This record gives sequence, C-alpha cells and structure tokens, in this order.
Amino acid sequence: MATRKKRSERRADLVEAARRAMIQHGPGGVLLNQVAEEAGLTSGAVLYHYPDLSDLLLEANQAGMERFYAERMRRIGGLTDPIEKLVVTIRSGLPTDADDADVRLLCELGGSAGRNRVYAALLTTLFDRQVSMYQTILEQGAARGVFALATDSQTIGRNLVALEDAYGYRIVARHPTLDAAQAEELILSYARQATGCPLEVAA
Amino acid sequence: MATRKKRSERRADLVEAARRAMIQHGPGGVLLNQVAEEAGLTSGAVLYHYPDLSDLLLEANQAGMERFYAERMRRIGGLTDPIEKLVVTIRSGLPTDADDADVRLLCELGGSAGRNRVYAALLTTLFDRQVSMYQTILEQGAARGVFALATDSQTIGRNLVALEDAYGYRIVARHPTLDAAQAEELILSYARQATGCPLEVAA
DNA sequence: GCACTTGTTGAATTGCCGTTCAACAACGGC
DNA sequence: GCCGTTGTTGAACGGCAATTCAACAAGTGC
Repeated sequence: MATRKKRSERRADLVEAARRAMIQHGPGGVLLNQVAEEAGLTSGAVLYHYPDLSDLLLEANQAGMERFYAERMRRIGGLTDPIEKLVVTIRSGLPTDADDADVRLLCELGGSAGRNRVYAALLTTLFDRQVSMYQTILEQGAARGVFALATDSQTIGRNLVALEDAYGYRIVARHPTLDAAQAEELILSYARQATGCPLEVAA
Repeated sequence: MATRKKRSERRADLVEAARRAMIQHGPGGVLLNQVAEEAGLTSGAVLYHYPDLSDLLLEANQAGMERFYAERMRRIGGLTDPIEKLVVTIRSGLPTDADDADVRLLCELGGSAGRNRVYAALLTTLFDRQVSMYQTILEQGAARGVFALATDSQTIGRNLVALEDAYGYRIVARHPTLDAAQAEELILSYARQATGCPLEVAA
C-alpha cells in the first residue's frame, strides 16, 4: 500500500501525476488508472480525492500554465537591461528540446482548444498575459531610447508570442533542422526589425 | 440499410466521415462507432474497408493536408503580381473563422505531434512546403525589384508560416479580439517590415 | 489508549467499445 | 437470368475501464 498522506499533499501529488499522464497520453486520452499508476495509487484513491477526473486534469493544466508564466517572469526578474530582458524572454518561451514537458503539454492543450472551451479560455488568457509581458519590455526599452519600435507594442508583442508558440510546436514535433537555437535566431530576426536594435547579448 | 457503394467511393466517404469525427472528438478520441455513424454505416462496414482504424485516420489526415496545401497553391495560381501573391497567400493560411474545419483539424494534429511521430513528420513536411511556397514568392518579388528583403528568404518564409500557424490556433480558440482580419493585419505588419514593401492591395 | 475521522485498497459491478462472423442483399460478368 | 463476388448488417463475444463499496489501516483529538 502507498504511504498514507494528508489531503493537500496527496492532491498536489495527483496534480503532478495527472500532468505526467497527460504528457504521455494526451489530455483527451488519459485514463484514470494511468493517473493512479503515476501517483502510485489505485483508481479508487484518485477518485476519493477527485470524483471527476476532468476536474483534476483542469486543475493540473491551470497550475501548469501558471507555473510556466511565473517561471518566465522570474527569469527576467533580476534584469534591468531591456535588450537582455527581451532576449531572455524569447529564450524562456521556447522548449529546451523536443522532450520539454511544459511546452509539450501546452501544445496538447492548444490542439484540444478547438473542442474544449475551457482550455481555449485558459490558453487565450495565457497568450494575452505573455503579450503584456512583452509590451512592458518593449515600451520600457523604447522609453529609454534603446528600442525604436517599428509599430505599436501590442502588434510586436502578439507577433513575438505567436512566433514562440509556433516554433514550440515545430520543436516538439522534432523538425530535423529547426531546433531551439534556430528558433531563437528566427524570432530574434523579427525582434531586431521590430525594435530597430541589434539585440547583441552574451548567451 | 445504407445504400451499397463500390469500394473506392465508400473509402472516400469514410475518409470524409473520419475527418468529421476527428474534428468533433480529436484524433485521439475518435471512436469506431462515431466514424461509422458519420458515414451512415455500422462499425462492421467500416472495419471491412479499414481493418485498422488508425490507417483510416492517417489517410484522412494526409488527404486533408494535401488538400489544404493544394488549395493554397490554387488560389495564387492565376496571380502574377508578387504583392498580390503574398497577401493572398497570407490570407489563405488563416482559418476563415473559429469553425474552420481544415485548420481545426490541423491544430488537433499539431497537438498530438508530440506523441505521434507519424503526424509529427506529416506536419513537418507541410511546414517546409509552405515555407518553400513563401520563399518562391519572396524571391520572385525581390528579383523584380518589388521587395527589398530584410534578410534571407528562408528566415522570412519560416516566420510567415509560423505566424499564420500560431494565429490559426488563436482564432480556433476563439480569442475575443483576435479574429481572422486582425491576424491578417498582424502578419502583414511583419511582412511589410521583412519585404520593405507597403503591400497595399485591394481586398 | 479509545473513539472518530481520513486515506487507501481490492473485489464486484456495470457498461461500453472493438472484434468476429454467419447471413444476406446488391451487383457484375457472361 | 444465373453465379460468384462484394458490401453491409446484426447479434454474440470478450475485454477493459469507470464506478461503487465494504473493509481496513493510519492518523488525530482528547
């Protein structure tokens, strides 16, 4: 028998187990027993904590998105140079490789958003938040005279998020010649044009 | 009983039925009976033509991608002006609205590409073909002195395809303020910078 | 240390889905 | 118009997964 845990701990475990299961089988293909196995429990135990599996999946995905966004914010937290901020942010939006769990799950959710209004709403929110994040960086850079924006910050921000999203899909799908480094260069190519700034920074 | 049809006809029907079923339930969530119902048949009849459901799904998706690409090529077939070609091509890569069946299915497949190597390969091929399509247009425009490319055509082509892909996802997910017309403007914003051309053309 | 609550199991139940197959109906060659 | 072939059905079977629940074990208050 699995060691007995208290409610909040076990629920957190289950959220993580659900994430792993979804990455392996897709959000629509997860089986209750798979989540249970990932958590080292029986299906009954899972049901005890989450009578409806879809509630657990939703919670797991919500938490995942929150973490993804928070991690991006954290990474630019200590930086002051707008150029460095922009480059680091672009980098943090891309998967590290094809096996990057966070991005893979986001891609899965993106796929189901056409059918699932809840996931569609979640992803829309995430998109807009990321756009705002870029807008802040862009306008800060413009205010300091480092960037000369080619157009309004919302347009540039949306395009930047769109590009990292799309290349995330390509990388996760194992494009043979388009890896994370390549994608970064492609997005930087746009960012340079849009900011009128060479964006040279140490890796 | 459903009217008896000849092999090739019925198989074509099944491919279409499979497409509809996948759009409703996702590529990973389709049930044999759902495909049968869409086709107005029983599960046995489906199995008679496709003993393995995944073969049918693959065939349906392959056909769908082929059609999507062919349709884009067809739309620029009669055009000669590089500006018009570029604008029309951008427009043809976006869904008409959130219910656009072709794009919705492509999004679904993109979501499963992290797990499914076959679909990943299919999408990779489609991506590269679309990039080539853009490259041809870009270089033709540059040769005629209409475009002044800001960087190599592969980079611009990749970014254009990436943008339309990403906005396809947003539109399908029903972003409240980012519809097809908005997406077109956003992509055009990049295309103008990348081609050094105002890209003004009648709708 | 006793009673009560909380977390977990394992077995039984139910329902659905894929699969198989015998029967049959429509078609096509000749 | 007869006969083999092809397409389709419906019923039967088998398996798997969700759900339920009685039993029990591990904490918790007092």
